[in-house]
Amino acid sequence: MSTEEKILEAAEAIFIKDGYDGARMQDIADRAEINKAMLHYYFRSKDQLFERVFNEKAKFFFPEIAGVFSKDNTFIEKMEEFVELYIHFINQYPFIPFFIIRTINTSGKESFIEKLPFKDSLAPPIFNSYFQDSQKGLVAEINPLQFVLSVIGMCIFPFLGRPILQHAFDLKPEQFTELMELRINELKIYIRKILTP
Amino acid sequence: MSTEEKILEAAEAIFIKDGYDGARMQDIADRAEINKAMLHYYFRSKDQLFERVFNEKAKFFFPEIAGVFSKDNTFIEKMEEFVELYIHFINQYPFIPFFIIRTINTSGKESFIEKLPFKDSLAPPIFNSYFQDSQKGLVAEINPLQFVLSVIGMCIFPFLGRPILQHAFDLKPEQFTELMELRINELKIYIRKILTP
DNA sequence: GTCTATATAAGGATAGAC
DNA sequence: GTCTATCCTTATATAGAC
Repeated sequence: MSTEEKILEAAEAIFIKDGYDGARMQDIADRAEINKAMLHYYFRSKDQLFERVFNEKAKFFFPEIAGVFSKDNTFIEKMEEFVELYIHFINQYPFIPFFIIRTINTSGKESFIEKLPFKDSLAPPIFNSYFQDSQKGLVAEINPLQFVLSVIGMCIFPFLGRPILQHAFDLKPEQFTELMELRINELKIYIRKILTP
Repeated sequence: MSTEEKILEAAEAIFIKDGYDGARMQDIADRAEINKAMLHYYFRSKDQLFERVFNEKAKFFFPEIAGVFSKDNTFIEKMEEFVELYIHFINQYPFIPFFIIRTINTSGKESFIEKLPFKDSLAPPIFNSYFQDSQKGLVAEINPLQFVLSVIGMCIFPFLGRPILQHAFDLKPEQFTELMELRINELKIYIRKILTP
């Protein structure tokens, strides 16, 4: 394995464990079994190192989401598939929502917001899909923006509030993961109830 | 106005604007028109200053939530009231969710988690209320934990993703606030759809 | 490419005069 | 109580030898 790969792998692990802020360049270096200066030699800065790790994930995740909404099925089915895909993804890379939330809410990071594909690639097909089904009477009359915000919120929130949840219900990490796995079907039920005309 | 009050007011404003991490003691001092050393004289540390600001809000907010769930109405009505109260609250103090999320996900802050009233004061009446109505057939069979997580997520998420939202839909701050105001009724509809037997 | 050693910067905290 | 000046710590980043 090349040094660069070793760094990327170590960085991913540390970012998952500690989040962007909590992650220390020293820890990444230790885990990669190289030395701190090498991180900067290869990636120049923490920001750029993270961006590489982030982009590796984003590169295949966003197209996958886009894929869900370009399929030839109903809006309800698409949303159900979205929930499944999204929760699995966050379960694997729980640091991503934290990073996105942190970054978009930091001043001076407007360019990051603009690079996210939501506005240009994701939102249009999602809303189109809703309006098409709406005209055919296949879906209840709701506000699609409010609805999409709700679904994303339902998926993400338990990961953000995880420590409270684990404390309140004495959950081991595996139990939390299992709860999220069960959550997929629960959310599908909610979605159907909301969207069935 | 006493120096202490001036500091608390300035601190609140800065924490709202910049979040806990983004807030600078210097900025708080500038706004309070006193000097940085005074902050430490009065509150010893940034953590303790924040805790005061946070506790001032928590002190009346959590009891208010508890009040909703101790009322003598249906679970559905309680959840509707919760949504209204919660969104209004976050609209007023948008820094609170950020702070809670940040803090509970920081290692070494276990005591903060334990001090939150969710486990002991909030969760029991909420779930009791569900089970009572469930036995009477007043509410659909869902998983109350998953449901509560969903409702909180639906309320909070737009505030966390606000910059993306404002960018994607070209929203001015007043328009965002209005969208959140409209959101209250939209979420009430979702809740009814999910919970109606 | 890889290391050690050090610079740099930010920001919270404190000492000490008044 | 209030100020100025300064310290201390933490982490990122870089210089320069090998």
